[in-house]
Amino acid sequence: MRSVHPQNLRVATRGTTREINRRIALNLIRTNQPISRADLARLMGTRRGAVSLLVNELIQEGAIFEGATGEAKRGRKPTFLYIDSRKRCVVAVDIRPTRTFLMVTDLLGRQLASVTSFPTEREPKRFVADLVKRIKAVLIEHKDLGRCQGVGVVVPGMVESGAGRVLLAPNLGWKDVSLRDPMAAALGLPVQIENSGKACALAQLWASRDAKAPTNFVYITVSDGLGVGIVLGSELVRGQHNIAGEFGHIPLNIDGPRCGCGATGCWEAYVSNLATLSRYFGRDLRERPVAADVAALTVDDLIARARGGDGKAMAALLSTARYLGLGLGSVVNAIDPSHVYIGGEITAAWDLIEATVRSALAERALTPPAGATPISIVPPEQYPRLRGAAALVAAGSFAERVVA
Amino acid sequence: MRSVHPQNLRVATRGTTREINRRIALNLIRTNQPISRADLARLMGTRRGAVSLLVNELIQEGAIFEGATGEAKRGRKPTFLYIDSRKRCVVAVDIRPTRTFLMVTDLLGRQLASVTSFPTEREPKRFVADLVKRIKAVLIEHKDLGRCQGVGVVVPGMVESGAGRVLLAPNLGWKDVSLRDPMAAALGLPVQIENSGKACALAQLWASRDAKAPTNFVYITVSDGLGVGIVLGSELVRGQHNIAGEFGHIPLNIDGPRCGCGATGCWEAYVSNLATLSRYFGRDLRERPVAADVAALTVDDLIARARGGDGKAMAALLSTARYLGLGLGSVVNAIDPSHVYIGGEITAAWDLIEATVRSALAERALTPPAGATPISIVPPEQYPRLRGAAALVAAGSFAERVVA
DNA sequence: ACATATTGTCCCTTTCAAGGACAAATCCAG
DNA sequence: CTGGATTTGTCCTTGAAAGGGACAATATGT
Repeated sequence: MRSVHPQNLRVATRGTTREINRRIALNLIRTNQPISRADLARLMGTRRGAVSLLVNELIQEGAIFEGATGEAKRGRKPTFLYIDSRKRCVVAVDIRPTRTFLMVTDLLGRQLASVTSFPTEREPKRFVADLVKRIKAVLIEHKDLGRCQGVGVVVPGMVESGAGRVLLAPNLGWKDVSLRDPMAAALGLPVQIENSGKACALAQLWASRDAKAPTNFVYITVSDGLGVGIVLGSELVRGQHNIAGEFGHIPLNIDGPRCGCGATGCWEAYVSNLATLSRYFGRDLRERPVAADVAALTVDDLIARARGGDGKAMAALLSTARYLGLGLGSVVNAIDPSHVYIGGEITAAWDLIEATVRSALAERALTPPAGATPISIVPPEQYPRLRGAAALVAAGSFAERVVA
Repeated sequence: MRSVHPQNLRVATRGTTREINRRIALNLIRTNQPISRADLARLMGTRRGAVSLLVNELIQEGAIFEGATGEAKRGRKPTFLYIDSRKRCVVAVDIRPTRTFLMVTDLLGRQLASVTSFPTEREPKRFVADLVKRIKAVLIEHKDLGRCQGVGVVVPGMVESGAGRVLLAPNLGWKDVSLRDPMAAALGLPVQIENSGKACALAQLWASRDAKAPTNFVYITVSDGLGVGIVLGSELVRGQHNIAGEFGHIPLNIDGPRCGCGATGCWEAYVSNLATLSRYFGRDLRERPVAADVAALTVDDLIARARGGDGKAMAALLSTARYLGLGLGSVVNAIDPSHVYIGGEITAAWDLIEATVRSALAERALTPPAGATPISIVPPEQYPRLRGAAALVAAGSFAERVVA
């Protein structure tokens, strides 16, 4: 018999055309809703007839629904189409070293109820039990929001995508922790776990309601750690072991300070919240003991002090800004994205640090245009990490697959 | 009027299915030739009838041709199909700081004539005139190899893909040099210019005759500079300004030595051939004057001396190996490829340096599997850079496009 | 009231894969 | 040497889905 090795090759079958166009239609409705069949046809550059067939199929499945009739300057009024996110919700979880945050969203990641939080239990087994209990409570409390479609969890660390295990989360002190399966079993719901940088990038990709949004970008979260999500061609780069994007641990200086990951001089060790605060206090806060008042100071407090005229606070922020820019240079040189998004506490001080970040970036970028790569801030009020967690669940329903 | 912003969205039309399958068929013929229609159908998991239509279309266009009839254990003998590379050739050019290399290949990048070389003229205008003259001479000399389909040129620097200009090639001393258009005009042939790392990655992608070849990998060329080509999902990552992959200029130590790019402590400054030789001589060879016998020593010579028992040569190589591994750690953490290819003079010493490279990589890789990412050497005898240059021309004819 | 514009549906055509029938070519067993 | 088995390549029919246009329904402006 001949060796038939089918590779990853997906030959186009009779249904392929339809499949492609259904995905395109669904995603256009998602990003442009409310939208009429006729507008959708214009957007797709195809016939209204063809679109009607696709749309009716999607309605049949319950993916979308017909809503109000819209207004038109003249002619028959259009019937608007919407993604059907009624009576369905998602629970988003953001695990961080000290506190864990929880939010209920609709299928599109829009916040449906206020964010709650509780202290993070560091012992994995107890943590899972605690989290499950709280998710159940939230779902009972918000029964009106409809059936829960799934739980999305973001973690400050590396996640094995197959088994949903946390491979390594230095800031949590977790190594090889099984999260997804115990949670899914206890909740009876699908659970998705992902690294925070990747999840935020996914949410950003999803948030793009307009078609001119970047399809090649990098999302950087600066918090207790530093996470990076890379999106190329509207697709999240995962890599062989789902750890692509770990720019947080490429060095600024291999002879630099030790990092939680075990290596030395990692970018993260220069720009994490703890690094910024350590700089302010003039000592390494990872070394115990730390006085209570020192341990209690957050980056938000530091920014407030800087704004209040505290020169040392300002200096600490600008120092972090410089390192942030230098590291950004590496990201820009390596990936050459069309846009960079930055999230995290420090973005609250963006007006104070932007110039420093940009000049440091320009210092290391290889060409002036690369140095001028646009940077956008995602403010903490938008809960980017929780939106990322929600996107993990939602993504499944809309994921575009690449063909050929 | 409604805002119609067509994005990059490619709606599947009636012809899309065919287009996808034609591409798949052509690429399967390329990677599996010689192959019969029936085998192709089995490989594609489709009917022989459908394949026949595709194949006949491809024959009509002259992309492939029917060759000898093959052998079969029983039944009717198959007629083999081949990529039509007869009577067509490609000129591949590898520009390097001291010499420029030239090779004639067929459409599949297979060497058709011996490699020639000549000193690189550093003044761009004179260089182009010289190169064009030599290409013309080669084409006249090898008239028997058929019509030239195009010229592929690899450059140790950044290339602007739209206009085919060299944005910056520190090692050549070129900045904003227009290469493609003057060459194309003078030769009357299509000319493709690309960065060496990207071209080598492309060639590697192409070389994969078997279906199990990696589709997510990184190609690293270590020579006068350090170039990196990233391939994700069988597609070369170019980035917004076609400078993605410039890992050569991410820092090992921002307080390190100045690099040709203007920044400090770049990986390239630690592992380029010049860096290795500088280490051997204990002085920075970029600083003039350099004695003739010192300037004449190549990395190949250095390797020979190391093998001959020269401890200083060995130490210089191992030092480079260590830095190579440390930088590889950054690449692996950032991209998480399933495979790494390394090309360049230093690969001739791979048996001497592999252990050092691997241990340095493991030191910085975030997880043991990432640290154990398989590494393959592409030996200089295969002329990876020239194969890359040839691939630039060939790629146009076979390029798979991503749909949806 | 009538021309014009817009939306959504319906029907016919065209493209191409799915599926099967079939002739040609070849080997093997008797 | 002949008939059965097997494989290849071609041909024809069927079915899915886009292309294209006609048309009724609906709304606006003169």
